[in-house]
Amino acid sequence: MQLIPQGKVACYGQIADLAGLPGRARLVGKALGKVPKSGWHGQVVPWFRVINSQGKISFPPGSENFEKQKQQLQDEQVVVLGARIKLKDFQWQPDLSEILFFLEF
DNA sequence: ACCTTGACGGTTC
DNA sequence: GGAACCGCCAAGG
Repeated sequence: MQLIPQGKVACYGQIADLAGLPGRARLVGKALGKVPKSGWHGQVVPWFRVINSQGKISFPPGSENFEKQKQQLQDEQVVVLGARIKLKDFQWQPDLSEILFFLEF
């Protein structure tokens, strides 16, 4: 299973698509909210690398969650101005070779 | 069974 | 960019 690489971000819709649930981005957000800090299956879930399609952090600016997410992203070199992140530079785009490498034939 | 609530998204103006 | 609108759907009241 692959996770979003550090230093990169993905949007809710993108994750929904990868999960075979096109158009159900909200469901992804809701699901992330239920993930314990410790993660599931002994895997830590990098929820902070998921933002909305407008390239913004989806928490009210100034809220505790907002600040925590912003900080963790910045800790891994992702540039965050206000709530905005330049998807053009930081959005995760798995390339073909990477997909083929992880695919079980 | 009905209504509300979301860590959303695409379209349009 | 930004705001209004509408579509989406699982959970919980």
